[in-house]
Amino acid sequence: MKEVRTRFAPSPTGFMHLGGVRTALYNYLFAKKMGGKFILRIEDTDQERIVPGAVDVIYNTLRECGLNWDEGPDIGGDYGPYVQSDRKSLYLPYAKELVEKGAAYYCFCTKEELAERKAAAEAKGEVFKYDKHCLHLSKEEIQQKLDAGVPYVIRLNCPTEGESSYDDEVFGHISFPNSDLDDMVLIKADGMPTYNFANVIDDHLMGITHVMRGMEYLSSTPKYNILYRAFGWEIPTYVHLTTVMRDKEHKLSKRDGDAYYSDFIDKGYLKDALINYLALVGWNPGTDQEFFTMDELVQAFDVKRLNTSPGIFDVTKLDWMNSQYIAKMDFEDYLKMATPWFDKVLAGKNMDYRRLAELMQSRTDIFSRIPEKIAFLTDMPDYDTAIFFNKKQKSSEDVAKEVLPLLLPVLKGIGDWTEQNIHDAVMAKIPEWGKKNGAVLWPMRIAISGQESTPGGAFEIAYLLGKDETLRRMKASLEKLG
RNA sequence: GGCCCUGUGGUCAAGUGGCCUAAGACACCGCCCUUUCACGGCGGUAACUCGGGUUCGAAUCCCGGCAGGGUCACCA
Repeated sequence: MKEVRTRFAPSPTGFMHLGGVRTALYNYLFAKKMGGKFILRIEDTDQERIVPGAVDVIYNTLRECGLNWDEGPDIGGDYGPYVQSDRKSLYLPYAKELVEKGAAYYCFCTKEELAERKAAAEAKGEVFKYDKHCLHLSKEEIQQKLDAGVPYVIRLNCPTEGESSYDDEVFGHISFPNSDLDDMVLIKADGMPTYNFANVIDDHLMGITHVMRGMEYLSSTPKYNILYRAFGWEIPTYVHLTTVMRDKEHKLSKRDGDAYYSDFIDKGYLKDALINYLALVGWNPGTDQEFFTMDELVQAFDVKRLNTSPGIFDVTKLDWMNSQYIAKMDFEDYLKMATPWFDKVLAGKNMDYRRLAELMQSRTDIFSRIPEKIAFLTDMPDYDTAIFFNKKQKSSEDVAKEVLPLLLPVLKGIGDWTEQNIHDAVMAKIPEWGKKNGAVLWPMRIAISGQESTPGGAFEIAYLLGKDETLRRMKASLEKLG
């Protein structure tokens, strides 16, 4: 059997869209699963949209995610070059070959003329399709214009009757009326090929066996097939992927800051969690397993289990998955990653980051939410004393007023301010006071944190705050209670 | 608008004519654990878009409506 070769062919726009990462992931998984090759090709045929540094974004993202390519611009391969602008001279001869065969033709219509005709068609409520105007030029006329240096494009001569169909691995049999086919441009006036053309030429030249790409290409695929057939080339297997949506009617978008890989990394998502989750948007293993390493993904991946209905990128579920990954992280790694986020509110403070990290690891879903969770350690929130009330803990404002003054001297008397010592000192007194643990610890924690819920209990918080701050807050809360 | 694709709980989804009085996960709710929260454990609410067929039997097949998405560039 022929070696499977897949490709990821992004255009360098400066960012990696999550949908693109997923496309790359599936291409990678499938190639690896089949023992084949995963190729990276840069599609930069649109000279007007070149963004400096954009190619590096692609390299970095893919590598960071572990989607290592077997052939590509930077590492080479037997089918290079892997950047379309470096292949520029390659395409025109193929287009001319098509012209020779009568499958394509020169077109001298200017953009302005086309725009006019298009406007006219739209004014009549019709859909504009190129009218094959230049198809009927005589050989002499064409040569004359060519010699005179009139700018031209080369168009594909599409059939206008009958229908085209093909089989897609995920969508099954798809057919289109040929009357809908537009004579697409193959070579642009600047001599560059269009994406549509370069894509087909390169996929063939690079021996791509499986084309996995977004389903937005579903309806242009018949035109690609016309090209393959005109050349007498073997048509690759098509695997069209559903769109990744933000919700039922919107795609992930740049404007909402939810579209790019880097957005998520900046927000404090773990790349492994992101990849794991992304793999599951539009694909499932057919089992209940939902946590996968890259190797497991390779093992489990199956094109047959790709979904036909669009998947919604559920950030809530991603958050959960991310929190699971964080919980399982090596503690030292967590500490290292959490530190900059701790710094955002605690920089300059004398705080036990290790202890804080221990408390926070199971409470972190995404790193960017750390500051809001620990802000109270820096600034005592202005709270409502009503939160001293807690039925189950047998606490109330009155209880707080009674217990806090009792606690003060006990805490004051602790020499070495360790969590253990605070714990022992307070716990020893509670029975003497005839109170339930909750009736003492709830008021204490509220008094020093000003929050109903905190990452850690009264002892942990007191320890983190330090003796002076703890006592200061206790007194302030007592005053607040009046 | 033409054409193409899609339509199971709030979300992801299993399901390929009888095993479906429809699995699992997230979210939500309740209980347990616990000095709060979180983690963890247990349990619960909640779905086959609608209408016609085909069939002994339909979430599963067919047709139509409705809804959503995609596409109709010298962008990729």
